Amino acid sequence: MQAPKLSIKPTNCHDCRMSTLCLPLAMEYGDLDRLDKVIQRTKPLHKNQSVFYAGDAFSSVYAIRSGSIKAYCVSDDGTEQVTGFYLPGEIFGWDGIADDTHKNTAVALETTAVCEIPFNKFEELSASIPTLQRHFMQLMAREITSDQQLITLLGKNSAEERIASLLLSISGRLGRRKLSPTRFRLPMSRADIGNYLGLTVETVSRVFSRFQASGYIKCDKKEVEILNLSGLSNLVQTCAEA
Amino acid sequence: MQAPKLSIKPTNCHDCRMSTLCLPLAMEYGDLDRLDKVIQRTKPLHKNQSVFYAGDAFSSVYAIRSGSIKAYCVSDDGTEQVTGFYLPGEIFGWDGIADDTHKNTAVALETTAVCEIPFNKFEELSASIPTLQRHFMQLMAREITSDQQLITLLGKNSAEERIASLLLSISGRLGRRKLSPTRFRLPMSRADIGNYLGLTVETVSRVFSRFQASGYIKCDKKEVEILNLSGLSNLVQTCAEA
DNA sequence: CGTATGTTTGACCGTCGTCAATTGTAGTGG
DNA sequence: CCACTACAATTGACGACGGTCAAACATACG
Repeated sequence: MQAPKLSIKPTNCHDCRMSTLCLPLAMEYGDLDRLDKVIQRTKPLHKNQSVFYAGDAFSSVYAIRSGSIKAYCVSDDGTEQVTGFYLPGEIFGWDGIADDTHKNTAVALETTAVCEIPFNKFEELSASIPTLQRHFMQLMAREITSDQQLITLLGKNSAEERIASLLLSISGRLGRRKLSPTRFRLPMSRADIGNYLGLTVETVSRVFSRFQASGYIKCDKKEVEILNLSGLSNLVQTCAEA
Repeated sequence: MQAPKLSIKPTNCHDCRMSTLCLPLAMEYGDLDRLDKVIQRTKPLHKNQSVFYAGDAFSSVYAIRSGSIKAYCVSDDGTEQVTGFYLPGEIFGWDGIADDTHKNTAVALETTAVCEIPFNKFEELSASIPTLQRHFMQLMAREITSDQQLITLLGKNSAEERIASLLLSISGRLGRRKLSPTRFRLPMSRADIGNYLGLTVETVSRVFSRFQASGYIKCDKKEVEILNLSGLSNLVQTCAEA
């Protein structure tokens, strides 16, 4: 576990290495300063701590600086549904905008640092920074298209295709952050994966074993190494690549 | 509460009976006039005509005045995935915002009238009408939460639960438009339903037959009458009620 | 009227869920 | 250091739900 460096000069949007991802690229520096005043950096969450709960009033969206987040909602009968995993540089919390109430609970899968983006201040700001509004809508739209890809996956694809797809998704998202796309640690449990993909733990485990036997991956618990990326890709049919 | 009648004969946002749904409720009349200048009403589409195709440049979102729309995307290997059905008063086309390119094709399931809302003009306008921006984000967020409900449905629920859920969804959406929630005509084919819900045509057909045998519904082809609404509801577990 | 398409129903079978047992891992305290 | 517990992960056996294949029928459209 890496110790949080609280005493050093607090990070801001200027030197956040993710700013190009979670902020409009075209924004001028003057605007960035204004935005920086709005963003709140909270102290790191540790594993199993929640950012917000389903039913909470919506006030902010959140960007991940490090770590990972699981979003899930709970139905009347108490069963959970994992709706997404979020990795560094990604933004979550949109689900609360519809009626100012979060539909999901967001929980840290490991020690995780997030930036809080208060939504009312953002709204004021975006009136004077036109690109900001468009950018946020694009981020929301990205959530929509990724949800729709998941819908396709759940509706049409086999267990192997779903898991291959998840591995490739994580691989691609890490790669975009300049992290290794072939060696990484899955932050979520097999149960979370199964829940997310509409499969049972047993099936997830079996597919991992089969993938390993086929030489697609090598894995020890949560540590994964992708040995045959193109092989995995061939297993998957996506609706449209992200 | 009546707006002054303008001499223009074509329908406009003032006397559109759906304006409370697709436009901000809090908007003052002066603003509504400005918005009305932006909205474009196109001539009705007939069945199988497309509003836009996957790959088209994104320029507008669309509100349905009458009729119904099916949105779907096509994967590399040519298989379709239906991503949504849209009924009167609902808005579609958000999928293009992410990168200015539509991911879906939108096609009329029957004779359908839509309003086109050019997005760049909307963006200008929303800078001066603050509620408009919030409202649009809420509509997008609603798309997100409804997609996530579908994800739950596909991941966890049986064929019967999925179809019951779809029937209830349509029923509820029609009810909100002051249309009969118990007697309606399904605008889409069994194949579309199956595609949307991740089932085969045969399964869809069998479930309809079973529902009819159990007295939940009465249906003749696409005409459906819900006889036991609470019975259907008991079959379904939703993540969070809409 | 003929062809294409949509719908229904039946028979069979494969994938994945269920149930169960075993092993491995993490955390706690003696 | 080793029990001891709790939980995560793996593997096997079996069965059900829903997909596949096939055929019959209804409906729409040129």
